[in-house]
Amino acid sequence: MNLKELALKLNLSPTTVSRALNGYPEVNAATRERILAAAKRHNYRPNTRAIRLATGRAMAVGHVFPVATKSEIMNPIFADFIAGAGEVYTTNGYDMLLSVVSDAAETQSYHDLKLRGAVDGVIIHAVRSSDDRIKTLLQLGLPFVSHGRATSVDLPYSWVDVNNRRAFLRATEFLLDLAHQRIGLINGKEDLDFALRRRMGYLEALSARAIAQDPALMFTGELTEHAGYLAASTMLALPQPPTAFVCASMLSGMGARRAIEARGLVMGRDVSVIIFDDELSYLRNGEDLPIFTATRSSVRLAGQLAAQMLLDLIADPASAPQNRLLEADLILGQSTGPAPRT
Amino acid sequence: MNLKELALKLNLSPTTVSRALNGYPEVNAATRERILAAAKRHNYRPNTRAIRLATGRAMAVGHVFPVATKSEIMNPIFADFIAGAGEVYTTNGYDMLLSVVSDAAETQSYHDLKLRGAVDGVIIHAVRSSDDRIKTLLQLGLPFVSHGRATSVDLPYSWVDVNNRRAFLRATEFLLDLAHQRIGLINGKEDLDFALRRRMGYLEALSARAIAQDPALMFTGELTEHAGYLAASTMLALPQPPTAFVCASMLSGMGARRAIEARGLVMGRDVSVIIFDDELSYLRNGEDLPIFTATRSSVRLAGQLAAQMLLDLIADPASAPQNRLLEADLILGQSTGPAPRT
DNA sequence: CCTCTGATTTAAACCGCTTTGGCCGATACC
DNA sequence: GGTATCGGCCAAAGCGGTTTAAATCAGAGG
Repeated sequence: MNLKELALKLNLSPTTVSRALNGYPEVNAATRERILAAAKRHNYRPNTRAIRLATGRAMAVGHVFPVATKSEIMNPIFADFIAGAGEVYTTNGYDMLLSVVSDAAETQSYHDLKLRGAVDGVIIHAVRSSDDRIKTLLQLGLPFVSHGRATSVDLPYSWVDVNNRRAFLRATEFLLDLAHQRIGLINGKEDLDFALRRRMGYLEALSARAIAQDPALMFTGELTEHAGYLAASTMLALPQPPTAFVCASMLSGMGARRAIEARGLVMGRDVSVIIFDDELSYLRNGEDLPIFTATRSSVRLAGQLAAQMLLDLIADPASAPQNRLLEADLILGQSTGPAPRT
Repeated sequence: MNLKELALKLNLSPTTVSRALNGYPEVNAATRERILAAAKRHNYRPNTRAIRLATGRAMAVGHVFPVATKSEIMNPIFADFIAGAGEVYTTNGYDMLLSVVSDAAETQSYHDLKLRGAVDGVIIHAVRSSDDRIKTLLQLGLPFVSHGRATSVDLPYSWVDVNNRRAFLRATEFLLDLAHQRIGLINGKEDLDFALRRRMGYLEALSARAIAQDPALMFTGELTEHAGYLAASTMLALPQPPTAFVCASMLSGMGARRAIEARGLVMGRDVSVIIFDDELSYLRNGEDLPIFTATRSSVRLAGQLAAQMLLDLIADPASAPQNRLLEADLILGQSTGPAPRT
């Protein structure tokens, strides 16, 4: 059942039927009723492909996920971010297009999406401190929102980000207030911007208390349980081991906990741990009471905000870039306590 | 730059240019060369929207992810499955459309995708034992591949699945061979088909050795660390605690491990653990040596296979349903050992 | 030299919708 | 009564490709 057939059945022109369905005013109320009823009765849905060609809009948003050819690690926050963004798209009648491309082909893939007219805008993920995607997209004139900022990119663009620096600043300060002096940092890969900012926050807190930074207490790598375990184990084996850890993810924190317990120590008593909690649906930080003390910010919410921001941008491409900096809550769990007395 | 403009520049008709670019034979070789060169030079990409309307094919595949309104849990295997499937789509020039819908609206969303002509086929996830989506899709005539089978649905359809029953059968047998007598099952939600089959395998192994099943040793719930921890803790607190666990996921296994260690026991010595390892990229079972003894099957591979199967099905909708049953490897890690002597 | 054939190329229809511009009849206004 | 206005509806022209049917051209054959 297409528009023409429906119009024929109603003894009306396709024009009028189209107008009625799209809510244009120049249709008689009675006629509109009749059309709406018929459309429902015949279960009519306008053909998406035709709408897109006719309107010139794709009614779709792209998410390009680079898959690092070497690491092959899919971003674990992916699913929840997508869930958040997807809700917004669905509500607004947009489709979500996912491209999985090798990171070498990523720039090319934006060109393609734009030239093919497959999407009206994109969201970029896993932003690096110096990310050339931003320049590429600006030049391309393809509306986009970045999940995360790029520190070394000084161009106007829209982003949604968490205040990673302040989150780790506060986390570290909190530990310092508990009299911890040696605090280990278990961070993500620091070419990624969020990780860089977290380290800045950590260092800022230390230097505010005139505590020298110790490279042996700073780890950067994948945000996996295994990496967290290794990093924490190594640090705990130091002559002067840390009495606390700041971990960049739930998984790192779980690894740290395992390392702590493997040494016969008790988390929260002998060694404190604070994690960054993205509130991933399948990795909850406890059900009722939080297990880990954590800086918490919902990645799903970030997805919703980014999606909405992008749709606004698409609706009015000339509008000024929007920004949204989310603050992470510091929530108290059972993984932190005063530094043990020596 | 569109087809007409390109044709104008070449002093050719759009028809010829279109033919040349699409590899039709009735174009002079020299002309074709000229066209291809010009297309490359002008960076021409045919407009996806127009192609779709003209050919009647969407050149897109849909993945509908139901988000349970209550649990809100995104499937953790999501990201890796998508990564696998996405590679195949990209290679074949297909787009991947993701719909995130509340599970109540899921059936409706398939209707929509079909009626709107937005996709040529779909892949369904998180299959329930009695899943009405299969019937719906068959009636709709929308090609689909199911990731997982539906036990109580007796209709012909295409699927990719792991031999969950045999995986758990083998895992349980392995533990029985190590003289474990009381083996706890930490399973996923058993309305999901894969979980049901895993329990069948577990029970089959027990009954083959004439070991009575004990409801107190069977847990079913979310595949989270927390749930795994609770389940294992509860079982370990029994008067006759299990000496081994079979866990349905890496996360459950990690929870079990925590429960074991919380009681001052050692995994692999006092209590054995086998997990099902989906080889999720961000949840590796160890880097070099596996931590957990595991039944292993790559969810990413499943994604690739399912995607390829769907594309085949779309290319020839009349073809018979295809099936692919993957066997999980049983790999030896450090989490299992002989049952402790009492 | 004319016709036929096969190789190339083209004109035009079409995919299903939106949208511009126009038409028609009725009401308002002078 | 004549005309400007307006509500309501329609014809037709796109949107940018693909595809069918037909035209053109060159060489072969008679």
